[in-house]
Amino acid sequence: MSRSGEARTHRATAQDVAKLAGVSRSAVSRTFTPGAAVSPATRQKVLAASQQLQYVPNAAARSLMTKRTNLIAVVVSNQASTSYGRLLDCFSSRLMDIGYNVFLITAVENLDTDDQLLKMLRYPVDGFVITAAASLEFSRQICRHCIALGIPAVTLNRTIEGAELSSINCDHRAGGAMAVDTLIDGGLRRLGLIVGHEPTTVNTERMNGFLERAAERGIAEPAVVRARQFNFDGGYEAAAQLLGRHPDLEGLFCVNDQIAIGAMEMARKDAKLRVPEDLSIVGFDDMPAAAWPSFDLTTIRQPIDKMVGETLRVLMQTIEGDASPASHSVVPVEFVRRGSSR
Amino acid sequence: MSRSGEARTHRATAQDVAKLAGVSRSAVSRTFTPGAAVSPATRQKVLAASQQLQYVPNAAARSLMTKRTNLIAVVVSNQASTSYGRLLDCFSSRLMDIGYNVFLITAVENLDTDDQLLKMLRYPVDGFVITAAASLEFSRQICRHCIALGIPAVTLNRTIEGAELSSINCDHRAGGAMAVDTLIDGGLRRLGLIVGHEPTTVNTERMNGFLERAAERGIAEPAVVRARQFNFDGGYEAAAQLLGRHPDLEGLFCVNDQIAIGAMEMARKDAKLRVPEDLSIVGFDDMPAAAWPSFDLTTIRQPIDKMVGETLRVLMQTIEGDASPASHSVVPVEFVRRGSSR
DNA sequence: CTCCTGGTTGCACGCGCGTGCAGTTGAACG
DNA sequence: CGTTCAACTGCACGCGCGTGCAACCAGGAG
Repeated sequence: MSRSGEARTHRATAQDVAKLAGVSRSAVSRTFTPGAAVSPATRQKVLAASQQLQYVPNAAARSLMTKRTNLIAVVVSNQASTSYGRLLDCFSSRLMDIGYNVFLITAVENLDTDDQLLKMLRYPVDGFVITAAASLEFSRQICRHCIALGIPAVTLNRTIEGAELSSINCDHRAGGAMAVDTLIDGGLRRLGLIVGHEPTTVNTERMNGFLERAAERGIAEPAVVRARQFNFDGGYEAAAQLLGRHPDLEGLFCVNDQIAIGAMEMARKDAKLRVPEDLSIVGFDDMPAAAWPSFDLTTIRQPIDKMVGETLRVLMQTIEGDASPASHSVVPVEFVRRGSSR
Repeated sequence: MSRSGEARTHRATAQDVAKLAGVSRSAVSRTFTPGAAVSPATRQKVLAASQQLQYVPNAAARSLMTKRTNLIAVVVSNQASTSYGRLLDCFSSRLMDIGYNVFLITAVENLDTDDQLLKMLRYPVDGFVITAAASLEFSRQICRHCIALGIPAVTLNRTIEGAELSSINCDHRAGGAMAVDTLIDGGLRRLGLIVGHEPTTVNTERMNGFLERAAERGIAEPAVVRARQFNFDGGYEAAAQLLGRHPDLEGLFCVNDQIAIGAMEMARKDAKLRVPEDLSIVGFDDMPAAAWPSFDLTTIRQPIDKMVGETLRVLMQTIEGDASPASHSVVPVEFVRRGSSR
């Protein structure tokens, strides 16, 4: 029991352990370096002393020599709208499995200068994962930073034009096409679309996939509304607007499930429409709530696990010094038929 | 444009900047140390050279001298069940505002040995925030680690018995009491309760708050069921069990909103009950979906922002070397009346 | 016994940085 | 002009660690 008021407990160093174990500091270092040459005898002495002193190697100091921090920066959004919890979860558990730690960066609303960004990025990391949850401008700033400093970086569900970074996307276009197909196959012709307001990869690709297939199949001009927010409220508002202008709408595609559920609530509660009898709704992502009985939302499943796996595969490859040019992976999506569409 | 295939870009050091600027390395260091003595002239030279070389101070190296990493470890769960997204969001943005970075630790299912834990914790951090989202055993391990090494740590919505760590909780007991009050005030007598299966602070305190007040007000024995999971599915299953055994149930309190919504869906879709006419339901947390029209869930709001603020206040105080004994804060909760209860 | 070999060990250096201390400079003052 | 002092600068050291290198040791072959 240390007396209160004293300076904080001194964290044991390799030096301390060496002294207690009666060996050199190198021996301690080698004991904690896999593959280094230490005799079983000294190793045991070191381990015993380490345990007694509660010794934990200082990864920050180590990184000075090894040039590797085993830290991966994961960039996500500060708008709790999107369900990035699942995503982070996947990244974190998989990274910890392979010996990495997660340095979390949440997008800040308005980052005035690059200086502020640089202050946040003083910590050396081995690589960046930049997810679509972050705001567009913020993503760009981070990308610039990575490229300028030559730090391996990969973007997920976002392709930054002009930046030679590898990207991983789910097949947004195919998903949009699936959505329009199921609506048209259900005999519907008057279609609508709710999309986010930012020109992000997710928004534009899913929309274009929908519009192009619609055109191919002879649907002239689906009604398009941009939601002010990428969440339930945004969907609710946008649906009100859309249904106000097109009361005869038959089928609706929303670029994500949150928007879709917002739109469904609006359609049912306010517009007094039955889903799917009066209006079919299709979402995108397959978030947990999509399967809840009240919504039973037909949607396009984004295989988070696979996408995270692929992202880390590409990132690790880049970290391992592979100088191959940026790659652009596309992960297939899966159509999930439920009761919200005919 | 660096040629591809070359070794990775060498990250500029203070030495490089010093040479280019024609000053000593100390001058560079002082330029990036607020409050240090540097003349405006040299500062300008240093800043110019830094910009040209894309220099960013290495926080890991700095931490060796300063004994401060400006890193806070935030421990959350790997079960995406609970809505810890919002929580992380708050922590992250607030920490970044005050110059800290987030080191994310997600609870792993079965951590065999402490060695594995130690491997994850080699990175020196200034403090720990241990949230209730993590599994009980994992929390305990982390707490032991913090105490053994004298690292400042604070728990959120979880009080670890026997560990002299400060804790922050919302007022679970008061919330439970509010729930039972609104049910009884609505004229209901046959009450039920769905609680999680783990003996965590959240589960036991919310339950006890409910049961004690129920006893005070003359409700003999509310029916209690433990959900196998702390989420929608858990609530759904538990409600089936509960309503099977007590078809005449009038009021139901669930220890969180996800369980409550699961139970509501079960009651409506399968048991064909009307909410709130046949069954009143009250949740806890006030997650976004609670306000969606389909659920319109009466609940107890947990003020996330305030709790996070208080958590960081206490943690920072601990970090600043305040040797005062562990404190235990309780943040008030707020009753949110909606349509799921009479 | 000598020599050689393979396995260990310790020394010493440096990773990138902060900071105490002595030295230098310039300006203001007498 | 000489003196004083404050502002500034550079030197040198060390933070905790990995690692090349030379020294060392034990053991087997000759």
